[in-house]
Amino acid sequence: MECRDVEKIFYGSTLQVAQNLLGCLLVKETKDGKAAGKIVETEAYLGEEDRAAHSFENKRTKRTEIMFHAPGHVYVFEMHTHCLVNVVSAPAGVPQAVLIRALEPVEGIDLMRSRRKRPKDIELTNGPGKLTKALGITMEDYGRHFSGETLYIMKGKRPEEISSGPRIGIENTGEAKDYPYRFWETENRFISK
DNA sequence: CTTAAGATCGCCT
DNA sequence: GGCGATCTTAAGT
Repeated sequence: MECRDVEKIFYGSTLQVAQNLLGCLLVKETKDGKAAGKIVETEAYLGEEDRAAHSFENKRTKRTEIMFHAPGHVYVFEMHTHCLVNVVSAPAGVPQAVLIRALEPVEGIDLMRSRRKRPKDIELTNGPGKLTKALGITMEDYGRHFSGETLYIMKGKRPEEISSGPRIGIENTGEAKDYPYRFWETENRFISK
């Protein structure tokens, strides 16, 4: 059994954590079974100085509260009937997080198919709202830690090559829309765009 | 293949 | 009351 050394993933700057997470395994267990995927795409959201972040200017609300907690906590929020999942990535008091945007299915693929009801496997987890549905991640997971019993991250092999570029879907955030805070495993088929 | 629009609801002002 | 860190479907090329 290899040493997991999971905590190391969550430490370092948020931009480092976003890259540390690539290649790691995201696992969710429910009564229906276990589903897991390799993280292949992430986005960093820096709090205070990042207009695209919910926690811009350290805004502390019911929704962003968990981002002020220790690294490795689970930040889930809903938009348009979809859940999006983030990893809290900065020391307590500094509200930053990393959005998980895409996975490569690894385990429980039949379970993902039944949840997603899509013809092509490529569409199971290649987007932030899609992967939460495929794994069964919901608002129930808000505030948990990624070292829990039913939702956790396992250390994996870092990709040989990592690409970066502007984030997706944040057109109305001024300068922030151009920040190269999106990271993905180069040439992986399961990235969202 | 690409583009466009509608769904639909919790959070925040 | 307005607005999304999105997804799906339908129609156009």
